Amino acid sequence: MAIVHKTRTQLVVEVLRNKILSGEIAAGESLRQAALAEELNVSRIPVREALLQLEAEGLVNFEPHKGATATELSADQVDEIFELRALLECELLKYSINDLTDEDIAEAEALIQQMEEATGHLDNAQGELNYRFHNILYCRANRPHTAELADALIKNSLRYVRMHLLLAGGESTAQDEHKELLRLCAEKQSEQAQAYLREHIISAKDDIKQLLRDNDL
Amino acid sequence: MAIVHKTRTQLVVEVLRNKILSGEIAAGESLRQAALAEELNVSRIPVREALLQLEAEGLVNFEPHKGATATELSADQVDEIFELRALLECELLKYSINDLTDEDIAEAEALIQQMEEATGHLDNAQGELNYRFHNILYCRANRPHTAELADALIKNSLRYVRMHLLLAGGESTAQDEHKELLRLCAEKQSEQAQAYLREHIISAKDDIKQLLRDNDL
DNA sequence: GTGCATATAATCGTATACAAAATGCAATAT
DNA sequence: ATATTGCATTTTGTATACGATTATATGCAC
Repeated sequence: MAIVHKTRTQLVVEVLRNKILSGEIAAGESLRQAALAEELNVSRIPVREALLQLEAEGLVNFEPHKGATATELSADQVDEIFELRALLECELLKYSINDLTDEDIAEAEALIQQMEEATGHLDNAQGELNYRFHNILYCRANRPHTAELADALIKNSLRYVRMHLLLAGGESTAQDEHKELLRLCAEKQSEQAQAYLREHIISAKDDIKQLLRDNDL
Repeated sequence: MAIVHKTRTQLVVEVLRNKILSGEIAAGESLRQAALAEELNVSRIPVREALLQLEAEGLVNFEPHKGATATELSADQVDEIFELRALLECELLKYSINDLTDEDIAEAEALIQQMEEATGHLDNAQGELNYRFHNILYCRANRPHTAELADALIKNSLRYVRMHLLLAGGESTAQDEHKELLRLCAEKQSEQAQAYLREHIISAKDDIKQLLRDNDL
Protein backbone atom coordinates (compact mmCIF):
# COMPACT_ATOMS: atom_id res chain seq x y z
CA MET A 1 0.00 0.00 0.00
CA ALA A 2 1.87 2.99 -1.25
CA ILE A 3 1.29 6.17 0.67
CA VAL A 4 -0.48 8.70 -1.45
CA HIS A 5 0.43 12.33 -1.40
CA LYS A 6 -2.45 14.69 -1.79
CA THR A 7 -1.63 18.18 -2.89
CA ARG A 8 -2.97 21.08 -0.92
CA THR A 9 -5.02 22.04 -3.95
CA GLN A 10 -6.80 18.69 -3.83
CA LEU A 11 -7.49 19.05 -0.14
CA VAL A 12 -8.90 22.52 -0.63
CA VAL A 13 -11.11 21.22 -3.44
CA GLU A 14 -12.53 18.56 -1.16
CA VAL A 15 -13.15 20.91 1.72
CA LEU A 16 -14.83 23.53 -0.42
CA ARG A 17 -16.88 20.99 -2.34
CA ASN A 18 -18.22 19.54 0.88
CA LYS A 19 -19.03 22.95 2.25
CA ILE A 20 -20.92 23.89 -0.88
CA LEU A 21 -22.78 20.60 -1.20
CA SER A 22 -23.71 20.56 2.48
CA GLY A 23 -24.96 24.11 2.33
CA GLU A 24 -22.37 25.43 4.77
CA ILE A 25 -21.41 27.73 1.97
CA ALA A 26 -24.67 29.11 0.62
CA ALA A 27 -25.50 29.49 -3.03
CA GLY A 28 -24.40 32.86 -4.27
CA GLU A 29 -21.95 33.39 -1.44
CA SER A 30 -18.74 35.00 -2.58
CA LEU A 31 -15.53 33.13 -1.99
CA ARG A 32 -12.71 35.46 -1.08
CA GLN A 33 -9.37 33.90 -1.85
CA ALA A 34 -7.43 35.47 1.00
CA ALA A 35 -10.05 34.56 3.57
CA LEU A 36 -10.21 30.94 2.46
CA ALA A 37 -6.43 30.75 2.34
CA GLU A 38 -6.10 31.96 5.90
CA GLU A 39 -8.92 29.75 7.14
CA LEU A 40 -7.34 26.66 5.62
CA ASN A 41 -3.76 27.63 6.40
CA VAL A 42 -2.53 27.59 2.84
CA SER A 43 -1.49 30.28 0.44
CA ARG A 44 -3.83 31.73 -2.15
CA ILE A 45 -2.37 29.69 -5.00
CA PRO A 46 -3.92 26.34 -4.06
CA VAL A 47 -7.13 28.16 -3.25
CA ARG A 48 -7.22 29.69 -6.71
CA GLU A 49 -6.53 26.35 -8.35
CA ALA A 50 -9.21 24.70 -6.26
CA LEU A 51 -11.72 27.35 -7.27
CA LEU A 52 -10.87 26.79 -10.93
CA GLN A 53 -11.41 23.09 -10.53
CA LEU A 54 -14.72 23.64 -8.78
CA GLU A 55 -15.77 25.91 -11.58
CA ALA A 56 -15.18 23.07 -14.01
CA GLU A 57 -17.43 20.95 -11.82
CA GLY A 58 -20.11 23.61 -11.99
CA LEU A 59 -20.12 24.38 -8.29
CA VAL A 60 -18.45 27.75 -8.55
CA ASN A 61 -18.56 30.75 -10.84
CA PHE A 62 -15.18 32.30 -11.40
CA GLU A 63 -15.10 35.71 -13.04
CA PRO A 64 -11.75 37.30 -13.82
CA HIS A 65 -10.96 40.22 -11.53
CA LYS A 66 -14.37 39.88 -9.92
CA GLY A 67 -13.94 36.82 -7.81
CA ALA A 68 -15.63 33.49 -7.27
CA THR A 69 -19.09 32.70 -5.96
CA ALA A 70 -20.92 29.47 -5.21
CA THR A 71 -23.26 28.88 -8.13
CA GLU A 72 -26.87 29.89 -7.77
CA LEU A 73 -29.62 27.33 -8.08
CA SER A 74 -32.35 28.54 -10.37
CA ALA A 75 -35.38 26.56 -11.44
CA ASP A 76 -34.11 26.64 -15.01
CA GLN A 77 -30.87 25.08 -13.93
CA VAL A 78 -32.70 22.34 -12.09
CA ASP A 79 -34.53 21.52 -15.28
CA GLU A 80 -31.36 21.43 -17.29
CA ILE A 81 -29.22 19.54 -14.85
CA PHE A 82 -31.75 16.84 -14.14
CA GLU A 83 -32.64 16.37 -17.77
CA LEU A 84 -28.98 16.07 -18.58
CA ARG A 85 -28.65 13.55 -15.81
CA ALA A 86 -31.53 11.55 -17.24
CA LEU A 87 -29.95 11.62 -20.66
CA LEU A 88 -26.45 10.62 -19.58
CA GLU A 89 -27.38 8.17 -16.89
CA CYS A 90 -29.76 6.28 -19.16
CA GLU A 91 -26.96 6.08 -21.67
CA LEU A 92 -24.60 4.72 -19.03
CA LEU A 93 -27.16 2.22 -17.85
CA LYS A 94 -27.71 1.06 -21.40
CA TYR A 95 -24.03 0.22 -21.79
CA SER A 96 -23.62 -1.12 -18.30
CA ILE A 97 -26.69 -3.21 -17.60
CA ASN A 98 -25.75 -6.34 -19.50
CA ASP A 99 -22.37 -6.54 -17.83
CA LEU A 100 -23.57 -6.01 -14.29
CA THR A 101 -22.44 -8.92 -12.13
CA ASP A 102 -24.34 -10.57 -9.32
CA GLU A 103 -21.90 -8.92 -6.95
CA ASP A 104 -22.77 -5.50 -8.33
CA ILE A 105 -26.45 -6.20 -7.78
CA ALA A 106 -25.80 -7.43 -4.27
CA GLU A 107 -23.76 -4.35 -3.48
CA ALA A 108 -26.52 -2.10 -4.73
CA GLU A 109 -29.02 -4.03 -2.61
CA ALA A 110 -26.86 -3.49 0.44
CA LEU A 111 -26.84 0.22 -0.24
CA ILE A 112 -30.63 0.30 -0.41
CA GLN A 113 -30.62 -1.44 2.94
CA GLN A 114 -28.31 1.17 4.40
CA MET A 115 -30.42 3.95 3.01
CA GLU A 116 -33.47 2.57 4.76
CA GLU A 117 -31.58 2.40 8.02
CA ALA A 118 -30.38 5.95 7.54
CA THR A 119 -33.88 7.33 7.07
CA GLY A 120 -34.45 10.12 9.48
CA HIS A 121 -30.84 11.03 10.05
CA LEU A 122 -30.68 14.40 8.44
CA ASP A 123 -27.01 14.45 7.66
CA ASN A 124 -25.75 14.02 4.14
CA ALA A 125 -25.15 10.30 4.47
CA GLN A 126 -28.24 9.59 2.40
CA GLY A 127 -27.09 11.72 -0.46
CA GLU A 128 -23.78 9.91 -0.36
CA LEU A 129 -25.45 6.49 -0.37
CA ASN A 130 -27.78 7.52 -3.15
CA TYR A 131 -24.78 8.67 -5.10
CA ARG A 132 -22.98 5.37 -4.66
CA PHE A 133 -26.08 3.39 -5.52
CA HIS A 134 -26.43 5.06 -8.87
CA ASN A 135 -22.75 4.78 -9.57
CA ILE A 136 -22.73 1.03 -9.08
CA LEU A 137 -25.39 0.62 -11.72
CA TYR A 138 -23.18 2.44 -14.22
CA CYS A 139 -19.85 0.97 -13.24
CA ARG A 140 -19.72 -1.53 -16.11
CA ALA A 141 -20.49 0.96 -18.83
CA ASN A 142 -16.85 1.45 -19.70
CA ARG A 143 -17.48 5.04 -20.70
CA PRO A 144 -15.09 7.05 -18.60
CA HIS A 145 -15.82 10.40 -20.13
CA THR A 146 -19.58 9.99 -19.91
CA ALA A 147 -19.27 8.73 -16.37
CA GLU A 148 -17.19 11.72 -15.42
CA LEU A 149 -19.76 14.12 -16.79
CA ALA A 150 -22.60 12.29 -15.09
CA ASP A 151 -20.61 12.28 -11.88
CA ALA A 152 -20.20 16.03 -11.96
CA LEU A 153 -23.91 16.49 -12.61
CA ILE A 154 -24.88 14.14 -9.81
CA LYS A 155 -22.61 15.95 -7.40
CA ASN A 156 -24.01 19.23 -8.53
CA SER A 157 -27.55 18.04 -7.97
CA LEU A 158 -26.71 16.68 -4.52
CA ARG A 159 -27.47 20.07 -3.06
CA TYR A 160 -31.00 19.87 -4.35
CA VAL A 161 -31.42 16.27 -3.34
CA ARG A 162 -30.36 17.16 0.16
CA MET A 163 -32.89 19.93 0.26
CA HIS A 164 -35.45 17.51 -1.09
CA LEU A 165 -34.79 15.12 1.77
CA LEU A 166 -34.89 17.92 4.30
CA LEU A 167 -38.06 19.65 3.23
CA ALA A 168 -40.13 16.82 1.93
CA GLY A 169 -39.99 13.41 3.51
CA GLY A 170 -40.01 11.88 0.10
CA GLU A 171 -37.46 9.10 0.42
CA SER A 172 -39.96 6.37 1.16
CA THR A 173 -41.21 6.40 -2.42
CA ALA A 174 -37.64 6.80 -3.67
CA GLN A 175 -36.77 3.63 -1.79
CA ASP A 176 -39.43 1.67 -3.62
CA GLU A 177 -38.28 3.13 -6.89
CA HIS A 178 -34.72 2.06 -6.19
CA LYS A 179 -35.85 -1.49 -5.52
CA GLU A 180 -37.89 -1.67 -8.69
CA LEU A 181 -35.03 -0.20 -10.70
CA LEU A 182 -32.62 -2.72 -9.28
CA ARG A 183 -35.01 -5.56 -10.07
CA LEU A 184 -35.21 -4.47 -13.70
CA CYS A 185 -31.42 -4.30 -13.81
CA ALA A 186 -31.02 -7.74 -12.30
CA GLU A 187 -33.36 -9.13 -14.95
CA LYS A 188 -31.46 -7.25 -17.67
CA GLN A 189 -34.61 -5.56 -18.89
CA SER A 190 -32.64 -2.84 -20.57
CA GLU A 191 -35.41 -0.80 -22.14
CA GLN A 192 -37.67 -0.85 -19.13
CA ALA A 193 -34.83 -0.13 -16.75
CA GLN A 194 -33.79 2.90 -18.77
CA ALA A 195 -37.34 4.21 -18.96
CA TYR A 196 -37.79 3.67 -15.25
CA LEU A 197 -34.53 5.36 -14.43
CA ARG A 198 -35.48 8.33 -16.55
CA GLU A 199 -38.81 8.58 -14.78
CA HIS A 200 -37.07 8.30 -11.41
CA ILE A 201 -34.78 11.21 -12.20
CA ILE A 202 -37.41 13.39 -13.82
CA SER A 203 -39.90 12.95 -11.01
CA ALA A 204 -37.24 13.92 -8.50
CA LYS A 205 -36.69 17.01 -10.59
CA ASP A 206 -40.38 17.88 -10.53
CA ASP A 207 -40.54 17.43 -6.78
CA ILE A 208 -37.56 19.68 -6.29
CA LYS A 209 -38.89 22.35 -8.58
CA GLN A 210 -42.14 22.31 -6.64
CA LEU A 211 -40.17 22.79 -3.44
CA LEU A 212 -38.23 25.67 -4.90
CA ARG A 213 -41.49 27.29 -5.90
CA ASP A 214 -43.09 26.75 -2.49
CA ASN A 215 -40.10 28.16 -0.67
CA ASP A 216 -40.21 31.32 -2.73
CA LEU A 217 -36.99 30.78 -4.60
CA MET B 1 -17.86 48.34 -27.31
CA ALA B 2 -16.12 47.88 -24.04
CA ILE B 3 -12.51 46.90 -24.24
CA VAL B 4 -12.03 43.55 -22.68
CA HIS B 5 -9.06 42.70 -20.54
CA LYS B 6 -7.87 39.19 -20.99
CA THR B 7 -5.84 37.66 -18.25
CA ARG B 8 -2.59 35.99 -19.13
CA THR B 9 -4.12 32.70 -18.09
CA GLN B 10 -6.85 33.12 -20.71
CA LEU B 11 -4.32 33.97 -23.37
CA VAL B 12 -2.26 30.92 -22.52
CA VAL B 13 -5.38 28.76 -22.66
CA GLU B 14 -6.13 30.00 -26.15
CA VAL B 15 -2.60 29.53 -27.43
CA LEU B 16 -2.29 26.02 -26.03
CA ARG B 17 -5.76 25.00 -27.15
CA ASN B 18 -4.98 26.07 -30.68
CA LYS B 19 -1.68 24.27 -30.66
CA ILE B 20 -3.29 21.08 -29.47
CA LEU B 21 -6.25 21.23 -31.82
CA SER B 22 -4.07 22.07 -34.80
CA GLY B 23 -1.70 19.25 -34.03
CA GLU B 24 1.27 21.50 -33.41
CA ILE B 25 1.33 19.88 -30.03
CA ALA B 26 0.95 16.18 -30.67
CA ALA B 27 -1.26 13.84 -28.69
CA GLY B 28 0.66 12.42 -25.78
CA GLU B 29 3.27 15.16 -25.81
CA SER B 30 4.26 16.28 -22.36
CA LEU B 31 3.77 19.91 -21.49
CA ARG B 32 6.55 21.22 -19.30
CA GLN B 33 5.41 24.21 -17.31
CA ALA B 34 8.72 26.03 -17.24
CA ALA B 35 9.29 25.60 -20.96
CA LEU B 36 5.83 26.88 -21.84
CA ALA B 37 6.21 29.77 -19.44
CA GLU B 38 9.46 30.86 -21.02
CA GLU B 39 8.16 30.40 -24.55
CA LEU B 40 5.11 32.53 -23.83
CA ASN B 41 6.90 35.05 -21.65
CA VAL B 42 4.79 34.53 -18.59
CA SER B 43 5.43 32.94 -15.25
CA ARG B 44 4.49 29.37 -14.47
CA ILE B 45 1.38 30.35 -12.53
CA PRO B 46 -0.80 31.29 -15.52
CA VAL B 47 0.58 28.27 -17.35
CA ARG B 48 -0.52 25.98 -14.53
CA GLU B 49 -3.95 27.55 -14.41
CA ALA B 50 -4.28 27.24 -18.16
CA LEU B 51 -3.35 23.56 -18.01
CA LEU B 52 -5.97 22.98 -15.34
CA GLN B 53 -8.59 24.64 -17.48
CA LEU B 54 -7.58 22.60 -20.50
CA GLU B 55 -7.85 19.49 -18.42
CA ALA B 56 -11.44 20.39 -17.66
CA GLU B 57 -11.96 20.69 -21.41
CA GLY B 58 -10.53 17.24 -21.90
CA LEU B 59 -7.56 18.35 -23.97
CA VAL B 60 -4.94 17.77 -21.33
CA ASN B 61 -4.19 15.20 -18.68
CA PHE B 62 -2.85 16.71 -15.51
CA GLU B 63 -1.31 14.34 -12.99
CA PRO B 64 -0.06 15.73 -9.70
CA HIS B 65 3.72 15.74 -9.47
CA LYS B 66 3.93 14.00 -12.82
CA GLY B 67 3.08 16.77 -15.21
CA ALA B 68 0.64 17.47 -17.98
CA THR B 69 0.31 15.80 -21.38
CA ALA B 70 -1.93 16.41 -24.35
CA THR B 71 -4.63 13.74 -24.22
CA GLU B 72 -4.22 10.65 -26.37
CA LEU B 73 -6.78 9.78 -28.99
CA SER B 74 -7.83 6.17 -28.81
CA ALA B 75 -10.50 4.53 -30.92
CA ASP B 76 -12.56 3.95 -27.81
CA GLN B 77 -12.48 7.62 -27.03
CA VAL B 78 -13.62 8.47 -30.53
CA ASP B 79 -16.62 6.23 -30.00
CA GLU B 80 -17.46 7.78 -26.71
CA ILE B 81 -16.92 11.39 -27.66
CA PHE B 82 -18.89 11.25 -30.87
CA GLU B 83 -21.75 9.34 -29.32
CA LEU B 84 -21.88 11.88 -26.55
CA ARG B 85 -21.89 14.60 -29.14
CA ALA B 86 -24.79 12.94 -30.94
CA LEU B 87 -26.70 12.67 -27.70
CA LEU B 88 -26.13 16.22 -26.53
CA GLU B 89 -26.35 17.96 -29.87
CA CYS B 90 -29.65 16.27 -30.74
CA GLU B 91 -30.95 17.42 -27.39
CA LEU B 92 -29.83 20.97 -28.12
CA LEU B 93 -31.33 20.90 -31.57
CA LYS B 94 -34.60 19.65 -30.14
CA TYR B 95 -34.85 22.66 -27.84
CA SER B 96 -33.48 25.11 -30.36
CA ILE B 97 -35.10 24.24 -33.68
CA ASN B 98 -38.49 25.82 -33.15
CA ASP B 99 -36.97 29.13 -32.11
CA LEU B 100 -34.46 29.39 -34.90
CA THR B 101 -34.98 32.67 -36.74
CA ASP B 102 -34.68 33.28 -40.45
CA GLU B 103 -31.50 35.19 -39.69
CA ASP B 104 -30.04 32.15 -37.96
CA ILE B 105 -30.83 30.02 -40.99
CA ALA B 106 -29.32 32.59 -43.32
CA GLU B 107 -26.19 32.79 -41.22
CA ALA B 108 -25.82 29.03 -41.29
CA GLU B 109 -26.29 29.08 -45.05
CA ALA B 110 -23.52 31.65 -45.38
CA LEU B 111 -21.22 29.40 -43.40
CA ILE B 112 -21.92 26.46 -45.71
CA GLN B 113 -21.02 28.79 -48.57
CA GLN B 114 -17.76 29.71 -46.92
CA MET B 115 -16.96 26.09 -46.26
CA GLU B 116 -17.36 25.29 -49.92
CA GLU B 117 -15.03 28.10 -50.83
CA ALA B 118 -12.50 26.92 -48.30
CA THR B 119 -12.41 23.39 -49.68
CA GLY B 120 -8.87 22.44 -50.43
CA HIS B 121 -7.20 24.90 -48.08
CA LEU B 122 -5.70 22.57 -45.55
CA ASP B 123 -5.61 24.97 -42.67
CA ASN B 124 -8.00 24.64 -39.82
CA ALA B 125 -10.42 27.21 -41.18
CA GLN B 126 -12.84 24.47 -42.15
CA GLY B 127 -12.93 23.02 -38.69
CA GLU B 128 -13.64 26.48 -37.36
CA LEU B 129 -16.46 27.04 -39.84
CA ASN B 130 -17.91 23.63 -39.15
CA TYR B 131 -17.81 24.43 -35.48
CA ARG B 132 -19.66 27.72 -35.95
CA PHE B 133 -22.22 26.12 -38.25
CA HIS B 134 -23.23 23.59 -35.64
CA ASN B 135 -23.28 26.19 -32.91
CA ILE B 136 -25.71 28.39 -34.77
CA LEU B 137 -28.20 25.57 -34.98
CA TYR B 138 -28.13 25.21 -31.21
CA CYS B 139 -28.00 28.87 -30.28
CA ARG B 140 -31.70 29.12 -29.39
CA ALA B 141 -31.78 26.09 -27.14
CA ASN B 142 -31.37 28.17 -23.99
CA ARG B 143 -29.51 25.38 -22.29
CA PRO B 144 -26.25 26.95 -21.23
CA HIS B 145 -24.87 23.99 -19.34
CA THR B 146 -25.67 21.52 -22.09
CA ALA B 147 -24.25 23.89 -24.67
CA GLU B 148 -21.05 24.23 -22.71
CA LEU B 149 -20.60 20.49 -22.51
CA ALA B 150 -21.34 20.05 -26.18
CA ASP B 151 -18.93 22.84 -26.95
CA ALA B 152 -16.12 21.13 -25.11
CA LEU B 153 -16.85 17.87 -26.91
CA ILE B 154 -16.93 19.55 -30.29
CA LYS B 155 -13.63 21.27 -29.62
CA ASN B 156 -12.18 18.02 -28.45
CA SER B 157 -13.29 16.25 -31.58
CA LEU B 158 -11.92 19.01 -33.81
CA ARG B 159 -8.57 17.26 -33.84
CA TYR B 160 -10.14 14.21 -35.38
CA VAL B 161 -12.23 16.20 -37.79
CA ARG B 162 -9.09 17.95 -38.99
CA MET B 163 -7.39 14.64 -39.54
CA HIS B 164 -10.49 13.47 -41.32
CA LEU B 165 -10.30 16.39 -43.71
CA LEU B 166 -6.59 15.89 -44.24
CA LEU B 167 -6.53 12.17 -44.88
CA ALA B 168 -9.81 11.61 -46.59
CA GLY B 169 -11.26 14.20 -48.88
CA GLY B 170 -14.64 13.55 -47.38
CA GLU B 171 -16.08 17.03 -47.06
CA SER B 172 -18.02 16.98 -50.29
CA THR B 173 -20.54 14.57 -48.80
CA ALA B 174 -20.45 16.46 -45.51
CA GLN B 175 -21.41 19.57 -47.45
CA ASP B 176 -24.51 17.90 -48.83
CA GLU B 177 -25.36 16.66 -45.39
CA HIS B 178 -25.09 20.14 -43.97
CA LYS B 179 -27.46 21.47 -46.60
CA GLU B 180 -30.01 18.76 -45.98
CA LEU B 181 -29.76 19.27 -42.25
CA LEU B 182 -30.27 22.98 -42.63
CA ARG B 183 -33.29 22.40 -44.86
CA LEU B 184 -34.89 20.19 -42.21
CA CYS B 185 -34.20 22.86 -39.61
CA ALA B 186 -35.70 25.60 -41.76
CA GLU B 187 -38.83 23.51 -42.14
CA LYS B 188 -38.90 22.80 -38.40
CA GLN B 189 -38.99 19.08 -38.97
CA SER B 190 -37.76 18.41 -35.49
CA GLU B 191 -37.75 14.63 -35.45
CA GLN B 192 -36.20 14.21 -38.85
CA ALA B 193 -33.62 16.91 -38.22
CA GLN B 194 -32.54 15.23 -35.00
CA ALA B 195 -32.30 11.83 -36.64
CA TYR B 196 -30.36 13.30 -39.53
CA LEU B 197 -28.01 15.16 -37.22
CA ARG B 198 -27.38 12.01 -35.25
CA GLU B 199 -26.61 10.13 -38.44
CA HIS B 200 -24.32 12.96 -39.58
CA ILE B 201 -22.28 12.79 -36.40
CA ILE B 202 -22.19 9.01 -36.17
CA SER B 203 -21.10 8.55 -39.74
CA ALA B 204 -18.28 11.03 -39.24
CA LYS B 205 -17.27 8.95 -36.27
CA ASP B 206 -17.22 5.76 -38.33
CA ASP B 207 -15.13 7.42 -41.01
CA ILE B 208 -12.65 8.64 -38.47
CA LYS B 209 -12.38 5.29 -36.76
CA GLN B 210 -11.70 3.70 -40.11
CA LEU B 211 -8.93 6.20 -40.69
CA LEU B 212 -7.42 5.53 -37.31
CA ARG B 213 -7.40 1.84 -38.09
CA ASP B 214 -5.86 2.32 -41.52
CA ASN B 215 -3.13 4.53 -40.14
CA ASP B 216 -2.14 1.94 -37.57
CA LEU B 217 -3.30 3.82 -34.54
C1' DG C 1 26.05 -8.35 -14.48
C1' DT C 2 21.97 -7.83 -11.25
C1' DG C 3 19.66 -5.81 -7.56
C1' DC C 4 19.23 -2.49 -4.09
C1' DA C 5 20.37 1.78 -1.61
C1' DT C 6 21.75 6.30 -1.82
C1' DA C 7 22.72 10.63 -4.08
C1' DT C 8 21.54 13.93 -7.75
C1' DA C 9 18.90 16.40 -10.92
C1' DA C 10 14.67 17.74 -13.01
C1' DT C 11 10.11 19.09 -12.35
C1' DC C 12 6.28 20.17 -9.90
C1' DG C 13 3.77 22.45 -5.81
C1' DT C 14 3.25 26.38 -2.82
C1' DA C 15 4.50 30.59 -0.16
C1' DT C 16 5.53 35.20 -0.49
C1' DA C 17 5.71 39.67 -2.69
C1' DC C 18 4.37 42.85 -5.93
C1' DA C 19 1.36 44.71 -9.86
C1' DA C 20 -3.11 45.42 -11.90
C1' DA C 21 -7.85 45.78 -11.69
C1' DA C 22 -12.30 46.60 -9.53
C1' DT C 23 -14.96 48.53 -5.85
C1' DG C 24 -16.60 51.96 -2.63
C1' DC C 25 -16.68 56.51 -1.11
C1' DA C 26 -16.15 61.23 -0.90
C1' DA C 27 -15.67 65.59 -3.06
C1' DT C 28 -17.18 68.28 -6.78
C1' DA C 29 -19.92 69.86 -10.45
C1' DT C 30 -24.37 70.06 -12.67
C1' DA D 1 -30.76 66.08 -5.21
C1' DT D 2 -28.33 63.64 -8.79
C1' DA D 3 -24.57 62.54 -11.53
C1' DT D 4 -19.59 62.38 -12.18
C1' DT D 5 -14.87 62.38 -11.26
C1' DG D 6 -10.87 61.06 -8.68
C1' DC D 7 -8.73 58.82 -4.88
C1' DA D 8 -8.20 55.11 -1.35
C1' DT D 9 -9.07 50.48 -0.31
C1' DT D 10 -9.82 45.86 -1.29
C1' DT D 11 -9.31 41.98 -4.07
C1' DT D 12 -7.57 39.63 -7.73
C1' DG D 13 -3.63 38.40 -11.09
C1' DT D 14 1.21 37.21 -11.77
C1' DA D 15 6.27 37.02 -10.94
C1' DT D 16 9.73 35.29 -8.18
C1' DA D 17 11.68 32.24 -4.73
C1' DC D 18 11.70 28.22 -2.11
C1' DG D 19 10.38 23.52 -0.75
C1' DA D 20 8.61 18.84 -1.87
C1' DT D 21 8.20 14.95 -4.84
C1' DT D 22 9.47 12.07 -8.47
C1' DA D 23 12.57 10.27 -11.81
C1' DT D 24 17.32 9.25 -12.93
C1' DA D 25 22.05 8.23 -12.20
C1' DT D 26 25.75 6.51 -9.38
C1' DG D 27 27.96 3.33 -6.35
C1' DC D 28 28.12 -0.74 -3.72
C1' DA D 29 27.21 -5.54 -2.29
C1' DC D 30 26.23 -9.93 -3.96
